Amino acid sequence: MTVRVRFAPSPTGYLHIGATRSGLYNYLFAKKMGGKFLLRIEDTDLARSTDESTRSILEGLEWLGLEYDEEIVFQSNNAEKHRAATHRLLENDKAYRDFTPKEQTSDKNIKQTIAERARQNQGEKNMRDNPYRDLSKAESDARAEAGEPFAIRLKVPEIGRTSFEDSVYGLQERDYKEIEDLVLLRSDGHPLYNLAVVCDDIEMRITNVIRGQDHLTNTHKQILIYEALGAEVPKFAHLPLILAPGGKKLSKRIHGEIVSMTTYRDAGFVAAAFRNFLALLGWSAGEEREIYSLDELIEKFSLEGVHRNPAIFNYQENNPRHWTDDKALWMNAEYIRTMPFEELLPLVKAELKSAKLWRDEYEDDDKTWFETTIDLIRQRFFTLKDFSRQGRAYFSEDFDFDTAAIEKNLKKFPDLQTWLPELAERFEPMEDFSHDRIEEVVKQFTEEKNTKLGVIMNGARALLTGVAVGPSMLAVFETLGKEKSMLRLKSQIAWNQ
RNA sequence: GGCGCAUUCGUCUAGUGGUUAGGACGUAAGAUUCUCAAUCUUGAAACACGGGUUCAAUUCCCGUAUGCGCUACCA
Repeated sequence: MTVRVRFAPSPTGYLHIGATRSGLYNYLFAKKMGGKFLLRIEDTDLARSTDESTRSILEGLEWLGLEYDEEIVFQSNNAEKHRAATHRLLENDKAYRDFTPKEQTSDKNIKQTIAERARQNQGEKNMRDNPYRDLSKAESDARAEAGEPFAIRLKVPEIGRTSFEDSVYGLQERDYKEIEDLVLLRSDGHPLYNLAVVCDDIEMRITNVIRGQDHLTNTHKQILIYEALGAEVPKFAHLPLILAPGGKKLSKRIHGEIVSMTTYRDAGFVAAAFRNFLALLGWSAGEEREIYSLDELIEKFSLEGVHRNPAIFNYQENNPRHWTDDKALWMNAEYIRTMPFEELLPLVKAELKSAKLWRDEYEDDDKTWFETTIDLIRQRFFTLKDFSRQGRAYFSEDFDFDTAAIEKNLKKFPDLQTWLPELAERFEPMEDFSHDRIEEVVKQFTEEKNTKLGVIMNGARALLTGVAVGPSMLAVFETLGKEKSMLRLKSQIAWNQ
């Protein structure tokens, strides 16, 4: 049988990194097994679902290269089928109408309310004590006919247990007496989550359900629905959650943009790097290795390699250098400096374009210069943004000077204010402005001034690139060329800041 | 409260009934006589706790603690 899996996010807000990782694992598993990766948008919570969120989910998947097979399924389109399934269960006495008036609950403190109610029950509650559970069919029909509102609940059997073998967590069992007669259809006819999920998974012929661990206990209820419906139960695999530092839940309200996929795309992450990082957060191939291409991930992936303990997404608030997980940052830098050049170029081009630094000559007359320069500066960049920020001086005359760099490398040596323009004059007559020739000139100049090479080089770096770190200055002079080098060495702009 | 799941360096993780408990990120120190967040070298850093079982437990069992999840006419 062909493996069919699905990624089923709710479009309530942006695409969360935890959800994204579930999507990734579903994708890897599908490809590994030669199966299909389907997408279902669970938009049954009309109040919270937005089209914008659906778009961000699609964009996120596209960015990561997780292409889905077949048409997207929108769960809200299937409500009629969910209702039909419920009424079938009602006919077969697998469900019953509950005429208990609906309780008004505010979303606000719902968790506490539930916990409080449970505490009062002391866990002794009989889950089968609903007075309408054994109402005669005649009376139930009559009351419904009379227009009395009702919810429809699953009639969980009195004795027995559900049991399934989770591909990650192993054997799971639960006694029926611990499972309430869950509501399938609200009194307003709205199908509820557990019902909708099961119906859709049956209809989509899902063979493996791979999702977050927060659904591990829901699975028992869903199995009951599968059985009541007489459908085959798929194989389940639950994934450990991704938590915030301190082991708390990673949520938008508390942790903000850090949990959103768009943050990483917009911050200049290379999709392949982030995908690689995400794959390793909760799974390992059991080898001492960090970098995997998408094909390699597919080849190595297995549900057995998924961990059971939650992973912490480690970052430091208010620390720009560690604004997100260090390993993600490192991996991005690693990709930028080692990925195939022809794969990097389009990404750099897009970044320069959005920063209005792109010129078409970079693909034409200045192609060689452009590629040499990118290769030179990518060695110490962390994100694609660095090409337009730290690297701005390579593409524009309009760049800023870093204050610390100016203080430390320029103003600390006042002589440089006359020396550097003087050095520019030494460049003037040079016919061959290449690495070795420049070195000769600069070295001789340094000796004449009886100073250290570092003073000249660091000062020149601050003036030519605006920052204190970067490639070897000889390479910078060469790549910027004689004219620009001279111009910037003579410029007094930085001195006047 | 009940039920469930988990627990190896700060973080991601490898691993085993007898190991100097391995790697990566981060971090510290040194090198690179032009910088550095690059590169190279070196270092510090972990089996949650308490009982068992065993010649031997980080590894198996039980308990405790801690964290997380579920316990909705939310998803």
